[in-house]
Amino acid sequence: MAVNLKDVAKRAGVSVPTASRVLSGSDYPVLPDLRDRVLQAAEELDYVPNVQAQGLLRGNTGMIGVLAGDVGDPYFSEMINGIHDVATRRRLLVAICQTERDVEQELAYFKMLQAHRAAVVILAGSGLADQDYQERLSSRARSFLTGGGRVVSIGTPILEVDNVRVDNTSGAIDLAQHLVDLGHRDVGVLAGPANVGSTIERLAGLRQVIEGAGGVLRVRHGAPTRDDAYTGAGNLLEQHPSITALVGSADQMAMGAMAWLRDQGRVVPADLSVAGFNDIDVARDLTPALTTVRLPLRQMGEAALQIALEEPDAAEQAAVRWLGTELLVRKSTGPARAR
Amino acid sequence: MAVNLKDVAKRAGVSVPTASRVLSGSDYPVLPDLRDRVLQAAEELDYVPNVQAQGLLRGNTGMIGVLAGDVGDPYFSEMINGIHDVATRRRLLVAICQTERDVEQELAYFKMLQAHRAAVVILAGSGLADQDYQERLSSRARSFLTGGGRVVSIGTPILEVDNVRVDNTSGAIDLAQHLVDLGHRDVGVLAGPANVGSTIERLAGLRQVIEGAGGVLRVRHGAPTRDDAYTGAGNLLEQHPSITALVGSADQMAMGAMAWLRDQGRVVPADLSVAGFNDIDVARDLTPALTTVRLPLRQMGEAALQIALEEPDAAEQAAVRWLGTELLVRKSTGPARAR
DNA sequence: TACAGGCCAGAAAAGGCTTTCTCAGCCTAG
DNA sequence: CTAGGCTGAGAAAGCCTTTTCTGGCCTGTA
Repeated sequence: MAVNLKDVAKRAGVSVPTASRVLSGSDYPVLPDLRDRVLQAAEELDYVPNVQAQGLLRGNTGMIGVLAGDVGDPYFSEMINGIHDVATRRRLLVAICQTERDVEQELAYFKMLQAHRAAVVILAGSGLADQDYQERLSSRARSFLTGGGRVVSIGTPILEVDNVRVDNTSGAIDLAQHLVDLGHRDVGVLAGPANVGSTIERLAGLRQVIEGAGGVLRVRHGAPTRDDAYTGAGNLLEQHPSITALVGSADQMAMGAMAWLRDQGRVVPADLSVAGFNDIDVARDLTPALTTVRLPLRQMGEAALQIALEEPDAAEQAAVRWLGTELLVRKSTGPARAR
Repeated sequence: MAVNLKDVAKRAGVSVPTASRVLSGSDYPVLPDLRDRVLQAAEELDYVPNVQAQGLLRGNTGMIGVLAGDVGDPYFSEMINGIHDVATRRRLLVAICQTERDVEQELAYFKMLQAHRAAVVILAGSGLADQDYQERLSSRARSFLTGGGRVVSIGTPILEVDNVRVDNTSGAIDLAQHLVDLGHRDVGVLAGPANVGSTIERLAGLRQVIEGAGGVLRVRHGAPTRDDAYTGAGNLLEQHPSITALVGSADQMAMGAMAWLRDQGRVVPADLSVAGFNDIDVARDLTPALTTVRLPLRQMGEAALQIALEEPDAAEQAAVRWLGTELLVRKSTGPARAR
């Protein structure tokens, strides 16, 4: 059906190895005459090499695999954009797998990428703070590394795996300090699932400062989505009308909160302050523009792939690259209203 | 390095074919005794099958390839989400390629997917209205189809290729009629590149109605990004202060326009109306909420993959699935201010 | 008892490519 | 003029699986 190397060789009147040497960019010498004939034959027949066959020999196909929780979540999609930017520059194929933040799915997809003999797997996944999960993931990663692959995790550090990290806690501290400075002492948090690493770190940072200032933190866990936070904001404020500031553990949750407040006729930040995390693209275009802790999501993706493509550290030390956060004070936070 | 079938067979004390029959889900009979031993050996050794080798025999690896212009553009990313939803349900691997709206890159990536023996290629790409481009793409598609692959294009119809379409023109007509009804006769358009099919169709629809009502359409082509439209809105309004409504040929461009207007202290929709196309997720959360022509982007992605996974039409007729648009009137459009 | 026919394990082939390995032919140097 | 050394083409082996193909053993029947 498809044209193969044998067809090309036959048409060019040479042997298969000769054709291979010309077309695969080998440095084995081939006389210009034959070389031209091969090139021409390949062109005429529209020869497309079979990466499977090549991969069978090379051990991998150069494919990059990415494990992401939810492709629709800006947190992941902006990291994926970063990965793509690097990949596109190098003409690499990127396979994105959506784990739906499910442990079994994440492991199954990881195994699938391994079955496809991906060269690199980037774990942009959920990063659960769960012993059993960590162990299983770690053991799968080890198996993949043994097969000659490269693994980089973003966010959650995993044993023996290169890692791109961001200091969520210190970002949260900065944000909390900003709120405290504005007089907020009763802060509601619309948080993602309680077992996700980044959420835990952010809550810890917030709690430290708010409670340190004699305030209270009221946390409501839910799905990390705009719509869930919309509902959640209502619940939280009904239960605790004294809240003066709402923080989303991700920007889209802050957006949900703002939407709910708007629908209730409450004015941000005059009535309530709102802030988020991540600084997704649209945060600046909201009204009021969202105060948020910026994470360099794109760069995190870029860095992950770059690390993966570098020579592995000879010392067998897992590399860790820290990236910083930055508090962006915009228009959605203001002085706490007097109670 | 990696564990292969031979290792499993040896450990289980059986031949390679027997191990294969157990592990690959063949219906060839294997005695329960041996079957168990194979299963156990595979488990113990953490055997991960080699999809390359399988693909070499089967002809493809079941991978789905997607050609998208820009992964960061919500237009593409929401379609990709739809594709992922279907793919995740069926446990398929999805490789996303970013063509950067470049013809050569698109073709190169298409060829690469072909080299990887993808089972399906979805062209969510640029859809240029260019004779030469169409022919080259068509010929590559034909080559891929010959090799037993499936191709579906979204938006641009391509000869002999299944297609998911949306009636951009009628959507544009609806929007234009809405603007005309509000009294707008001088409409500025922040449009994407002039050679992109969807842009052409949208402009045609707008022009038909606006000019039909005795109005004028002032088009400014540029990059289909928020930032370019921000600049573009300034240019357009400086040159034509008489404009009473701005339309972005995609929502993010309308967002750019709104941002510029806000920065200039102009009020939407009192001073100027703004509208967009696509209805990306955040359109509803802008202030004012964006009037837009909704495209079922997710569904388009879903439909594309579903078509690709169905049995090909025996009649060799390229299937075409039309999806509808819907005008969503929100808060960003209002009566034209008197001049 | 003998033979046809199932059942199922294993040997062999195939799939497309790359990489030794072999060796023919030619050039150069002694 | 011959031996040794290059150059480079092609034969063969190998990568990992799956799918015939072969054939031994056993059952059932004549």
